Amino acid sequence: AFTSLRMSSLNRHMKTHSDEKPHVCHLCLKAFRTVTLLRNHVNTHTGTRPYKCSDCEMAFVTSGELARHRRYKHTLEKPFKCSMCKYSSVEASKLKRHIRSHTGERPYNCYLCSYASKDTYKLKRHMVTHSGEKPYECYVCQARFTQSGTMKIHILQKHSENVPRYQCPHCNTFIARKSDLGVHLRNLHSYLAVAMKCRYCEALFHERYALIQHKKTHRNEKRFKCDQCSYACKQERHLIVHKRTHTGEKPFTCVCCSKCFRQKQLLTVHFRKYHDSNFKPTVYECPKCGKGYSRW
DNA sequence: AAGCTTACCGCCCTCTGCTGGCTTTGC
DNA sequence: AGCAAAGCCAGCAGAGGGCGGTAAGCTT
Ligand SMILES: [Zn+2]
Ligand SMILES: [Zn+2]
Ligand SMILES: [Zn+2]
Ligand SMILES: [Zn+2]
Ligand SMILES: [Zn+2]
Repeated sequence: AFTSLRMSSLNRHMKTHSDEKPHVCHLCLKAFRTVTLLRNHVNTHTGTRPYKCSDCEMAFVTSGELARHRRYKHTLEKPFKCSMCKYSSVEASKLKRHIRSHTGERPYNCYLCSYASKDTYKLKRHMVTHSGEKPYECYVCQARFTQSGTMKIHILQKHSENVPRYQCPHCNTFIARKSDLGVHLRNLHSYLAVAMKCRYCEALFHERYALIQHKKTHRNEKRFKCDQCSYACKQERHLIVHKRTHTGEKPFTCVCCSKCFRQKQLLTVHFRKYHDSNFKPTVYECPKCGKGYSRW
């Protein structure tokens, strides 16, 4: 009995190695070993799904697909546990993929550049960067995008009302994208090991935001002082021009008459007045009173 | 042989978050 | 006016969930 059981088991096993596939699908000519396999296959053509989920509307061709579905959606049973972290999964292949995020292994190489990915999907997605195609189109403005998620955030930010915005917990400014808030936090609110000094006084800061706020308190002071006379001013450029009165420097020379000027603006005005016959200043006029401004 | 479970390959979707060029804004 | 800074924005990669389907193995 022992040997015959072994033999029948071996026999059965040997059969799996034979490439004999007598059962052929009449719809696509694919061949199968057993009628069960053929029946399952034909059901995929006809859409016959005998295995119905008792907890939702889904139905499947095989019991295995149903069992997997129930684990994903209803029982939440995840038999495959990662030994290095809390992760667990319904399918073995998912755990295998997850392990690569620990090991850093990248088995899938791009044949056009040095990129390599940890799973096939990322490589496939990467390849569109080489083809330049943009498969996703915004249904409102027809702008095109390389990834669906990028289009989604575009539609959210550009074409919807009640756009969510993200408020910085440290300075209360609002930023449209969560990732840009991350940039803001790193740039303005991260701790600096080496303190930064205010350029107008001796105050020190370990955070760029605090430094910037502090600098604003200097704003209405005459921060810039001439070291050769008592002159002081609010703007650095005024000090630079002022210092030329000590050096006698006149760096701006008219290309037409060689007259020299201490300030660039004086030269510009001179040139327009004496050498540019068709000069017309652009003026923005107030529609109510007609008053003109040089800037919008 | 029929009807299961397990293993294995694949396809495709979403959520997430950083990067660097562009554009606006404050000074 | 002109410069620097910072938010805006699309590009693009990391990680994971869920399903489609077949082959192999086991149990009945
Ligand atoms: Zn077929
Ligand atoms: Zn269900
Ligand atoms: Zn893990
Ligand atoms: Zn590549
Ligand atoms: Zn902030």
